Amino acid sequence: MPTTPSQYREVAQRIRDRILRDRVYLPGAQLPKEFELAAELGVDRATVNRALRVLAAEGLVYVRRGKGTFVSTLLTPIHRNAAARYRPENRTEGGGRGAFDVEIRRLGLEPKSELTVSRVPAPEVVAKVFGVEPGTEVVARARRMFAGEAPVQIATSYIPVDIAAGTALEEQDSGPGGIVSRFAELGYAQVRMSERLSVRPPADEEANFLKMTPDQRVYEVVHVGWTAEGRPVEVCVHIMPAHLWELEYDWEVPVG
Amino acid sequence: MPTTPSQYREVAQRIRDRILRDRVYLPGAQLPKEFELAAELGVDRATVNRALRVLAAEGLVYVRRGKGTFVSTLLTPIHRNAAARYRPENRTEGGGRGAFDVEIRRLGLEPKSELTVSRVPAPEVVAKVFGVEPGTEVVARARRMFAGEAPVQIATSYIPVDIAAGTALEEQDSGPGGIVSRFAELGYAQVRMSERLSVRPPADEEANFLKMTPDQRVYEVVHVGWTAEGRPVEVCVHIMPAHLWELEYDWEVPVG
DNA sequence: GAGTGGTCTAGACCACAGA
DNA sequence: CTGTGGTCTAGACCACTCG
Repeated sequence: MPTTPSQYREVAQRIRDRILRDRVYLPGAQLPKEFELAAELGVDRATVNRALRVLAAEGLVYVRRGKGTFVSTLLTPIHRNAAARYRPENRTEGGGRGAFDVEIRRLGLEPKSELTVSRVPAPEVVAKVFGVEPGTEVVARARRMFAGEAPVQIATSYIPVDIAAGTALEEQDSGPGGIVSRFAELGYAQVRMSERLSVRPPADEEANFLKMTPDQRVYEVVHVGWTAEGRPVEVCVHIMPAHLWELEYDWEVPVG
Repeated sequence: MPTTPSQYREVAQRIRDRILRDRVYLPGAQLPKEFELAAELGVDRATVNRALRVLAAEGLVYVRRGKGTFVSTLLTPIHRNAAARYRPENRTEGGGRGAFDVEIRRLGLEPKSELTVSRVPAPEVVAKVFGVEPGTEVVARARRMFAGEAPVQIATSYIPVDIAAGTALEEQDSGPGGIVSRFAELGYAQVRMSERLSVRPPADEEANFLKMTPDQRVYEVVHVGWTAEGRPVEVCVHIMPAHLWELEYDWEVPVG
């Protein structure tokens, strides 16, 4: 509740206006250096620096150390519809048209992702869902995802070894329909899903890969897929820069 | 990607540890003044101030101008299950046991809320959902919600005038089962719901009521209720401090 | 008025990018 | 080696709370 004046916010607002309203600085363009902005706006460089930190935290600009400050090119959020992305027609993952691909192409960008499959000790959250001791070995499918050249998400699926061992779930190429289809073929059809989401500052490693500042925030989405018997068979943890994504959920209301 | 040392982050981490791990500063307790922390940790007061800003942004501490800095008391997030909260058994709102009440009492806190009913020009988002001109008159039910003394949410429902005029939807007390039950009685049973959520810095007015700093973030959840005919009959915009809430969504997966 | 935090300036030094 | 941002310090002044 800053009743205090606050020049740095005024400076931030003026620069924000130049970007969004007056289009003085276009997406991708480099801003004047801090020293110049300071001189032009009649404040100290420290004040401009703080203002730019605010705009960077919002995702409006990004800073490349030693190079300069630039207007972000991804000004429209990426839309993710949780229920829709798991419907069969959106899951033709093997053919290169998975839900993520659709989400990114909708913005006219080129999706890209890198997958690493391995066995790891179950993280705490995952162990809790599976009902095993933390540290129990599970299969991990870690995906690092990009829109164009920009990293936009880390998604790591965890699967109990007794389900995945020796199956397509441990392969690099999960085949047509994505891994949800493989689960079904193995007798673990997922009939119910849940997602629990929170927002927090990025961990160092996350900030590093996602090119985020400590002032920005990530969504942490813990997705769980359940079989008809009520067994959780897949936990997927999604980490997404909060300023880049808009999330949607749809559901039917039970009669009553 | 701060490969730069950064004393202020180290200071923040040391204070964070004292709160979470070593329990030197307990929930509700006042921290030493910035000047003292600075002397003790061997840094300038500006550095301590910046470190505390980081912790305040996370919601771990809060600052009362002129008084001091205190450890937050709400260290466990409030859990909100979107689908569950609209199920009939959780909607006995009139009796003082609505979904929000349950969410807060689960943490051992006392829920409280203030309602203001009025007619207002439709905000842009709302107008778009209803398919009317922005500025068209709609009924607004604005709720400001508290957990104990702490403000935790602003929720404003918008309803087309042709539906709400002269009905219980314009009354202060919406009666048993909450307004969703009233919609059903009026022939507008909501059979499908959607929520679109994003994260952003609080607007000044929001920060003011929710007692937030500009470095914190809010969820903006746009909830829409649809009838079987596909008409959107209610838009509810929820504003929640992101560090206070954890959101959950459950859904069934169509067979295939 | 005393106590506490919020912000601003001025100057200095460091880290990283690129020629 | 130069240019750009990131951070730290020291000192000053302002705003809000409470006695």
